[in-house]
Amino acid sequence: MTLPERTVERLSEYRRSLLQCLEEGKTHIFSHELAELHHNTAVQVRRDIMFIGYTSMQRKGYDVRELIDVIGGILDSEQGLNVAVIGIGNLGRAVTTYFVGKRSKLNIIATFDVDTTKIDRVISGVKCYPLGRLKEVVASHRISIAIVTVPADSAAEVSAQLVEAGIKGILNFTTVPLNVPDGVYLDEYDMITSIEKVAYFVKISLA
Amino acid sequence: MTLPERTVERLSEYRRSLLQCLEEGKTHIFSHELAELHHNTAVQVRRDIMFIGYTSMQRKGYDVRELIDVIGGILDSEQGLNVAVIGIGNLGRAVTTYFVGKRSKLNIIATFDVDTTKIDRVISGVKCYPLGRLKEVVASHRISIAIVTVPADSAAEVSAQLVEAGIKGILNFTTVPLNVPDGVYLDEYDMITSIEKVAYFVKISLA
DNA sequence: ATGAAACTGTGATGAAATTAACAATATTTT
DNA sequence: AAAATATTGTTAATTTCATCACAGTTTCAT
Repeated sequence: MTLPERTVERLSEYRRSLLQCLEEGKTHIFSHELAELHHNTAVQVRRDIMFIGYTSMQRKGYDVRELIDVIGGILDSEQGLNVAVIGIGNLGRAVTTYFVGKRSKLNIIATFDVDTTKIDRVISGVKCYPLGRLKEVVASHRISIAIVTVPADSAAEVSAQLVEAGIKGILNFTTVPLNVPDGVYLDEYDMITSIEKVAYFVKISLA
Repeated sequence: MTLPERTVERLSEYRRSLLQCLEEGKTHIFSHELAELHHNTAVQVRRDIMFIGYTSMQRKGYDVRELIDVIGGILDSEQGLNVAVIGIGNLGRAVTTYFVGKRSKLNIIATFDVDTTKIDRVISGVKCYPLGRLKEVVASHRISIAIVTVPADSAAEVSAQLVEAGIKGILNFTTVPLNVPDGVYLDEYDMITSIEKVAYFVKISLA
């Protein structure tokens, strides 16, 4: 039972809102409330939740804590997964810092860089290793996911090394598309594209 | 004639590959080459290009330079659009730096922050203003797009100020969804969601 | 020249995702 | 306790997006 990508994304987003609700002491939430928070429709929310087989107290809305747990059961791995950030420039630091405190089944275990002045420094509580030790550290720490925030011109090479090291999932933040073999999941995000998209829609709205 | 979002995204991506081709002296490119670079199919590429009404030299592939120009005609505004980055933490600096050198119709004109130690500093050639001067600077520099990279807890307030200042498009990188009135285009990107998605697909691939 | 090969452009088809519509159920009001 | 109201769960319809299939060109080989 493998969920559609978009549903996975929305579930992740719902969960963060739900955690927020929990902090605020809100114990139940209606589909239309969740929808409004996420710029989508109540039907969409209900369908997503139906997908994961959770059903609410009729007419009281969804139990926040229960729903968080059910989403966790879908998204999270039992034992958690270990993550590495490759490339500790501004973006790499931003990603690493974002994660700190977000209690989660995903643990950023290590960062890597080529810049020798960064080696052994600790960024947001995570130690920085030299890229040369990638394979060894990935193996010894059972790291299965890599976030790539290196400069564009070293992206391809780093990607090959990651695959070689046995990484199973890559999130690529560089501006060049990568190539990975089957069996390695790849997601790419490109800020420039996002900004150009915003610009396009602004352009046509002004026209 | 307003293009589908996905097509807009792909066009932006194609363009960057095409610019790369140009640098390498490649003057023509086949649909299947472009497809392979972007993990999609030749048909998809041809349809996207059909959408924008460009047609190639039969059997020689697309003329790289021409295609770049046609995509530019679709995506870019004649006069260019001005962009501000709000929040100069690691992520804000990363975004700003990414843009430098990318010759483009989008100009990052200003950055803003509350931290007084950052005010008047120049980051990647762009000056940092105090948030208090937002409205004034947006007006005087005709800034129409904002990239929001502030901490989650100030996101909502900043968003309101941006709308108030007359911003027409917002790219939100914070972990909280924003709310903007009709007429303001909003795109949100959430790293945590991306990573959780990668983790989900890694999880099920290992199961 | 004639036939084979390599691409593009696009109508038709299919799949995926979203939205509409509504029955079922619980709560509140009168 | 009946009627009105609010909400979910789900089937069906619709819309959006991606793929198939193939005709039409141009180039290349013979």
